[in-house]
Amino acid sequence: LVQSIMEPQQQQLHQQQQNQQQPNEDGGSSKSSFLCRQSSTRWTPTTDQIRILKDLYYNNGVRSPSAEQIQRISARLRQYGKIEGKNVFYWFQNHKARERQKKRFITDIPMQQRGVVNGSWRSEDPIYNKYPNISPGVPSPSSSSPGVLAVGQMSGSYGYGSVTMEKSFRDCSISAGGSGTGGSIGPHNFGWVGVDAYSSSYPYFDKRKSIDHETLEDE
Amino acid sequence: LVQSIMEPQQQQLHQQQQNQQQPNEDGGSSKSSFLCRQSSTRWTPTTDQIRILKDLYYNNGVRSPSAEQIQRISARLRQYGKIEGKNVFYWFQNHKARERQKKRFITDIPMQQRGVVNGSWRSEDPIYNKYPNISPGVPSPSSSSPGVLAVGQMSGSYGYGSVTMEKSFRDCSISAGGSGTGGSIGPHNFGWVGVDAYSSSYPYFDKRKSIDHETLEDE
DNA sequence: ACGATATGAATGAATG
DNA sequence: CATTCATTCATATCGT
Repeated sequence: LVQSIMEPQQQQLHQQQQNQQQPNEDGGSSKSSFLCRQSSTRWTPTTDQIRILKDLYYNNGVRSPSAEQIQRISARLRQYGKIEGKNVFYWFQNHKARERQKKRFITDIPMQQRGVVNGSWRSEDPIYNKYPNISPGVPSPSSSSPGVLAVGQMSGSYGYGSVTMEKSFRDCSISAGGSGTGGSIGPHNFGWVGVDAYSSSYPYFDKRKSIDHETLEDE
Repeated sequence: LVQSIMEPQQQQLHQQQQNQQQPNEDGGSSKSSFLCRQSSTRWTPTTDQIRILKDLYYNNGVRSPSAEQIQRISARLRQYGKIEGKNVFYWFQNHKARERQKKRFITDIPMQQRGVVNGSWRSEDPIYNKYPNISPGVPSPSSSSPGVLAVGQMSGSYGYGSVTMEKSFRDCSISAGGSGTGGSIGPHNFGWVGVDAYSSSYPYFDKRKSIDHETLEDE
């Protein structure tokens, strides 16, 4: 059996984002004469919804919103598409759980020897990660404050604190200038952590992959 | 095009592969993508890695390794090529899922004519609010016969007979209800209320479930 | 080269 | 909160 627990080799930073189509919420009838794939029974968050959710998660430290907050959030998000309270609930649960899980895979080995970098990922600093997203350029009509946060008035404590910012960067630093000869398995990576982040928030870049595989005409 | 609903196929016995030691990480080469395109390459397991993984899966009964096991496994597999914890995690998840999926079809489909390519549901009926209430039918952990040894420690939580859930119907009902330009929570946005399953861990049941029908119907 | 398939990756949903 | 299942997307690979 596996027994020798070698030092946690550096892992490679992977970044992968999938194309997420916007569910046309035009009310069923559509020109999609063909099959209407996806849009099964499960909620498909829109980009805006994800953006807001992540904003709440990272910028506001919302981890486990309460019932009222869920109501507010879902109500607010409903502007951007169909959504229910349970979706919000599950979203936060999953997001938090996955964040921890990812970390657990690479961290956690209680080894005394740690030749790795610095052990940054070992920090549990409750720093609020105000990600440097200064100009989001939200396509929202900039009416009142349809920005992102504040689904209402967060009265009181709603858990600040554990805003682990394991995922602060979204640029892959795998460039690693060198990489000339041989095949270094990898200099230093945090592996799997710091991947997620807020991706689907930039209407500017069309960072989608090249191949355009048509699934359905989403308006 | 008939999408992939299911592919009841076995892995092609084509193990005559060559050692593909993960050419990625070598920098761009290949095509374009100057900017760090995270879509570089997904983990392609080497034959050795696959061998070990399958050995763990079949000979050791490993189905859902825990975090520590994942770390160990990935550490060991790293000898044969680049690998991360999440790769191991996903591998087991996928392997188990697909195996079950396959089995589900062969044991469930009564080999009847299955009018598949029917398509074209004209279901333009936005029947939102079709959330699944807790289904009483819990899968009994019946010890299926994997047919292989299993000396490892199976979490004794697999098995999952043939539940045969014929709930797979999809319609393009992404339409939103009100979605006014405000925060109307009022109207018909009932959803996910009265989920007793979460009574213990889900502290939210705020809305009213006046709609008697639906949840507890049938006597 | 293209299309089908196999499979890695991601995530919504659900359970304990 | 951890774990697991189902479903789907994306892509590598193989067959023709």
